[in-house]
Amino acid sequence: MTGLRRAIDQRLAGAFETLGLPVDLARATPSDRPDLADFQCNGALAAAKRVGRNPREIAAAVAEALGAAPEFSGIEVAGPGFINLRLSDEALSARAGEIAGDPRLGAGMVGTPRRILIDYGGPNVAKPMHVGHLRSSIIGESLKRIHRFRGDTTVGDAHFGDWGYQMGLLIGAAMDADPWIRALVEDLNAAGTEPSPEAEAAAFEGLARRISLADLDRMYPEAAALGKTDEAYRNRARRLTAELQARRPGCLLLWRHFARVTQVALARDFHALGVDFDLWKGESDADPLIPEMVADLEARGLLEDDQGARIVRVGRQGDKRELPPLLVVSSEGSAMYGTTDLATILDRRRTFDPDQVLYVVDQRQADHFEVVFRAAVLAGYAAEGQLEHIGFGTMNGTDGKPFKTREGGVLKLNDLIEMTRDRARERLREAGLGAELPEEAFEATAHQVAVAALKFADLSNFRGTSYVFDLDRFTSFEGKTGPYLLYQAVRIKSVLRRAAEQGIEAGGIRITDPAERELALLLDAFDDALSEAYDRRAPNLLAEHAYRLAQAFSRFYAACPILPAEGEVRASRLALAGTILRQLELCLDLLGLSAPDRM
RNA sequence: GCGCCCGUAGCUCAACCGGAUAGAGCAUCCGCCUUCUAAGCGGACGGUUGCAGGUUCGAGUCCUGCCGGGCGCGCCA
Repeated sequence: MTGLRRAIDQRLAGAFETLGLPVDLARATPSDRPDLADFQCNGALAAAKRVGRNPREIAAAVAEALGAAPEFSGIEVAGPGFINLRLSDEALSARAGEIAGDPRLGAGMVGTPRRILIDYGGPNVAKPMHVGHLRSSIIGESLKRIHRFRGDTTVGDAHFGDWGYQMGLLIGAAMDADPWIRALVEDLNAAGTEPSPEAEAAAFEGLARRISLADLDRMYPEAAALGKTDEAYRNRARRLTAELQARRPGCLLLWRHFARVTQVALARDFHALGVDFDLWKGESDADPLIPEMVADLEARGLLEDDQGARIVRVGRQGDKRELPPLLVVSSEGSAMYGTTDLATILDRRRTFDPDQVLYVVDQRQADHFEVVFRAAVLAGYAAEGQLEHIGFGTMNGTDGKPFKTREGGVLKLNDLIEMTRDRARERLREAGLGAELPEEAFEATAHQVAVAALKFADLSNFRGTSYVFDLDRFTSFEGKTGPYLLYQAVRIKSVLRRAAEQGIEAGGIRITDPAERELALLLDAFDDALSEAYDRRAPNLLAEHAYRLAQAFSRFYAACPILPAEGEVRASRLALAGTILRQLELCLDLLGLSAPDRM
C-alpha cells in the first residue's frame, strides 16, 4: 500500500524525469502553508541551481507535466518556485478508507529486517531507580517497540549493573553490619567450595531475614561515601570486588542475594512503567568470558602494560583529541566497566548475533562507548558502525545542573510516580469516576494517567538534548501532555460505545469538512513519522504525530458532530473516528502508553 | 587546557535534504457546555532564533570568530 505522500513523490519523479531534471529532488513535504496547499515540492528551486535555469520556469513545467494526475484538485506555482499541491477530497477519502481497512493503520515495514539488540534501562544492584533512569527506560522501550513493529527481530536487554566495585562496597558493608553475615562469608570463603544445596538454602533464608532491599538502599550510599574518603575502606572494597570476581564462594553467595532481591523489585517497578525486558542479563554474565577475551586481546597484540594496569590503546590517526585507552584489567586485577562491556559484546554475538546493538545510555558516556566500540572493532568483535550509542541528555534542575530535590538528594522514581498518581486520583474524583468505577479499575486508571503524563513529558523532547525537569509540567494533565492523548482516545471510545448501544454502524469514509481533511492527511502522515522516528532513533517524532492526531481529532470533535449527524455523514464520521482511535492507540503503544476506557 | 553538546516567545520545548508568514504547550486576557466526556474548542497577546561576520537567489539550520551554559577527559558504573 502506498501512502499519498509517496504517491505524490512518484508523480513528481515522473514529471522530473520527463523534463530531464534530477529525480532525487522530486520530493513532496507537508505544506508549510496549509492555507495554500496540502503538500509542497521545493525541488524546482534546488534543480534550478543545479541545471542553471530559472526556478519558476522549472516549477511551471513540472506543474504542467503533473496536470493530468487524478489525485490533485489544485496545482500552483508560488513564490520563487514552490509547487503547491492540493489533494482532492476523493483522493483523501480513498486513502482514509485504505488506512481504515489496514491492520497496520498505514504503516510500512522495513525493507530488510535486521536483528537488533537494545541495551537500555541500566538498573543497578542496590541503587533504587531515580528520575534519571526514566529516560533510558522509556526511550529504549519505545525504540524497541518501534523496531519490532517495523519488522526487525528485536531484543531488549536491561544490562543489569551487578558486577564491579559497588558490589565489593556492599559486601563489605553487609559484613560490617552483621556478624552472622561476616561469619557466613568468611567460612564459605575459607572452605573454598560451593555450599551444599541445603546449606545454601539455609544461608539465603538467613540473608533474606537480615538484608532487605530497603537495607541495601540505605547501605549503598553510606558505603559509597566512605569509600570516597577512607582509603583503607576503599581498598578493602576493591579487594572484595576482586574476590567476588574470582568467585570466592562466600562473596558469590552474598552477591547472589543482593542481585536477586534487587531484580525482583526492579522488574516490578519497570513493569509498572510499561517497560519490560526480554533479557535481564547482568554484567556478571559477561564475566566468565573475560579470561579468554583477555587472552585473545593478548594474542592479537592489543594489550599493553601501563602503570600496573592492562590497557588497549584506541587512538586513531586524525583524532582531534586523545581518547583514554580501554582499561581492561585494573592494577588490582579487577575487570572494569569497559571490560565487561567488551565481553558483553562478545557474549551477545555468540548468543543473539545482532546486526546492530543500540546502547540507550546517558550522553555523558559518549567517550566511554567510543573507546569500547573502537576496541571491539580492533579486536574484530564488531564491525564499524554495528554498535551505536543512542545518547540522551540529562534531566536538569532549574539551575541547569542534573536534577536534585530541594533537599539535595535524588528524586526516587517511585516517589515521582506516587506523586503523579495522587494528582490523577484527585482529578478522576473531580470527574465523578471515583464513585462509578470499581476500586481496582479506578486505581488502574489513575496509574495509566500518571504514567502517560510522566512518559509523554519525557518522550516529547528530542532525546539528544538535556532538558529542565519541571515537576509541575511532568505531573500536569492539560495541554500537550500524555493525559491529553489518553483523553482524546477515551472520548472516541465513549462515542463508539454509544454508537454500539444505539445500533449505529460505521460506513465508508467521505472527507468533506476541513477538520476531516486535516485528519485524513494526518492518518497518511503516520508512516512518515514512524519511519523518521525509526531512522533517527527519535521517539519524540512519533510523540509529535500522536499529539497532532489527538489535537486534530479534538478539533473535529468540536466542529463535526458524529452521533447527532445522520445517514452517510454519521456513518462516515463514525468510521473516521474509529480509525483515528486505532492509529492513536497504536502510537500510544509504540510509545509505551495505553489509554483507559474512561477517565 | 583539550574535546563534545547546547543557546529559539516571560517559562518549558518543536521545527523533515538550507525554503514562503519560525510552531506547540504553559502563563496572561477574551469567548464557548440545552449535541456525542470542558483533562476540551476558538481567539488575542507574545520573536532582531546569544553576538558579529561569511557562503547562498534564500540561513534557526552550513562555515569562522566571540560571549554564555552544560558535560567529558584511565583504575566508580
